[in-house]
Amino acid sequence: MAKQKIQAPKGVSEYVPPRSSAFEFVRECLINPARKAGYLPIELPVFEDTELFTRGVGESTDVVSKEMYTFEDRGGRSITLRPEGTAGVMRAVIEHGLDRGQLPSKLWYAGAFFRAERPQAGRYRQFYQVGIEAIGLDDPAIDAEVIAIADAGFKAIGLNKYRLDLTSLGDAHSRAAHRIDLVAFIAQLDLDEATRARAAINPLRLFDDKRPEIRDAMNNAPLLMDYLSDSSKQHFAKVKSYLDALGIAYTLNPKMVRGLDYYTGTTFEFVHELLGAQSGIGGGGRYDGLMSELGGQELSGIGFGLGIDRALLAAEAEGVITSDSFASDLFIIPLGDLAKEKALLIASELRAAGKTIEIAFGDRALKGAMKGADKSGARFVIVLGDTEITTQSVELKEMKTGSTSSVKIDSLLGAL
RNA sequence: GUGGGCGUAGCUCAGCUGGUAGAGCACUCGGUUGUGGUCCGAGAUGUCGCGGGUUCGAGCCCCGUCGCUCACCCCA
Repeated sequence: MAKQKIQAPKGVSEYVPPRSSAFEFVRECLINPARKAGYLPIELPVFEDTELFTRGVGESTDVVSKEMYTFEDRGGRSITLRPEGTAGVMRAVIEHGLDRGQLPSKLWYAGAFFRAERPQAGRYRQFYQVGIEAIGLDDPAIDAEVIAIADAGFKAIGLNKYRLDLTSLGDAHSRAAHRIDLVAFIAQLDLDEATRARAAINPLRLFDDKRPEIRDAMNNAPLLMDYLSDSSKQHFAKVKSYLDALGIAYTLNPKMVRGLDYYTGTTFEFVHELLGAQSGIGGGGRYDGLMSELGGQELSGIGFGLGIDRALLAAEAEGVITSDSFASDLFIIPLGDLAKEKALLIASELRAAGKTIEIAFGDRALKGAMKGADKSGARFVIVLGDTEITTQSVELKEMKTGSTSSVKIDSLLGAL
């Protein structure tokens, strides 16, 4: 073959047939519940002014401090490939005055995100997310609805083996008070230097440590949940009761840590059982200070980001995606030039009626064309030759059973 | 950024203590006239990741390099 083959950049996820169909299916499953809840699409650039993320996501987060693809454009501006979606949506909402009309502003997006990390199972440098944001309303009912939308997406895919972790991070005052006590608690632990450095950046991180000795040590650490203000507690209690009413099961996880600084109040994460180390298939929460931090009004919002790549991995691990759901309805095998013309015509009419039709072009032997039809997984096959054209009638063969029936070309649509 | 595993046909891999490469799947054609999935036959495909070294001789040994992969960190 050729000389030097050029490969895809390190750590990117690519989807080629046949798996790309499954990817598309998962993506649509995750978007649809948002559409049905009245969320509207928003298409944003994949690169933004770097400052959007340093300010919005938080300088101290790993995402900003070491995982961003940042470069200078030709005008000397610092540009960053978006590492997450919420900050960009807030920027656009402020810039286009979407916060001036009726609230909440409800938006969904789907697309690629970028993080310069070491790749791993379920972790890519370019990955895909579906996200929604509901801006300008702090009713606990919308918190529950946002969670229900995410859950409906995973259910639509057919996923079962996942759980929902739920907590409340409270307001700024609650967090400040808790942080003082937590830092004091950590100070009296016997920790190695690296761990201490991590704790200095974000003490909550220690709750997430995978080492058993650290987990044990953190068992007696003060929990943020115990520092919540009355209003935060009430809000959270309502979120839980709405979820109960919806029959959405959740696990209270007061030790949950989120990687982005802007989260406040209700915070959640969907975790799949069958995935490897990167088992979070989606997460989100409320963000009270983000809009104003980015120069907008003091509006609260809530949203989520769901990992399409990981949801697909989870679906494959559960074996819930069946490939025949992507197959064509009918496969037409034309014999001869006139038949090709006729096949084109029949196909375009049936396609206009919503059917998926493939035609075997290329003058292959009938046997080969039949094989092609078989491989494609198409439900039905017809052979179109001179006889069929003169009689206006075809043998409609159902591939799964092998049975055939005589059908007029005009009534093919009804027979499919 | 740190550690482990692995790089052989399109794919999954085999290749024993070094003797210049194989299987299965997939693909193409055929097993007489226009109907697939099974079976049988035939065929095509590799600078064994790349570079250097040891050796009469290396896919197998040594060094380097690149890539992939899993895990840590962190997260979707």
